[in-house]
Amino acid sequence: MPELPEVEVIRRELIAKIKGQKLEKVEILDNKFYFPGKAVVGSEIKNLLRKGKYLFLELGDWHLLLHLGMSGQLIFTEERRNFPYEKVIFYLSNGVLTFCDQRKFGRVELLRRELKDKVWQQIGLDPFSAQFTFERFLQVTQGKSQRVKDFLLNQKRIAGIGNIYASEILFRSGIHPQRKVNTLSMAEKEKLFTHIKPVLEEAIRCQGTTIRNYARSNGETGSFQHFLLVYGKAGKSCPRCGSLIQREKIANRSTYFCPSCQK
DNA sequence: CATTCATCCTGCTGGC
DNA sequence: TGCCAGCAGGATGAAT
Repeated sequence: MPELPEVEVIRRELIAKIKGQKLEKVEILDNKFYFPGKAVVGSEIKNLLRKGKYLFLELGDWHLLLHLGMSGQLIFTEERRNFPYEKVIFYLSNGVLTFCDQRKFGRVELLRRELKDKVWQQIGLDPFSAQFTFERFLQVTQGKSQRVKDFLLNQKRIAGIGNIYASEILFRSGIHPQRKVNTLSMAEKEKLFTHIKPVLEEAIRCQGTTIRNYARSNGETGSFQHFLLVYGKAGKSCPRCGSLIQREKIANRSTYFCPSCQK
């Protein structure tokens, strides 16, 4: 569910609340999310970092990896409150951080610094990092025979794009999702590259896209769903040319595109 | 190696 | 109204 923009909104909101706070207690309500919480009780929260869709809560030598999967939420409240599908409760000196996850595809793992560095390195290029240049983009696309939609969803190459923003980025780039990466012209690659960051930035300005489960750290929704051009719009007319938007399963995920604007 | 596909889980919606 | 197939913002590991 949450893609880069949603995770980044949560990170920005949370960092203001929890940086410098002490982790006083951890309560694990579902063993699927078990981690040795005692090891980090008493630690100070040094930072909250993001790469792609992954969050890393820095606690001295330990890092807590947080991934929201399809339905994960991180809600900060001043007092302990009950939410549906809560899995892990973090009690901080100034409040409570509740991790909820209806579908249980999320992850909470405690990693030693070295392991965190290794995991971090295995995550692909983050579009908001300084390394995300056209040159590096060309390198990761080099020789790839997979469909461009699959390429965008693969977190080992570029990290953070999920099913909604993949469709939105490809529409804005005028590229058909079935196109193989190695058939894209230089001009098309440039177009694709130049649309990735602006779409994600626009979504962040809207505090993310709420279709179903996504909630900000205060429980409120995002608003980018009102500005989607193709995602979820099968049968509606293309905002650019008026043709009907099509839905097709690509890589087992619903993909939306305009058959006449995207070649 | 690269690529495709089922699978993990729970709940909701739409068609019959 | 009831049932059931299909769908949902992700990622992985097995099979090919």
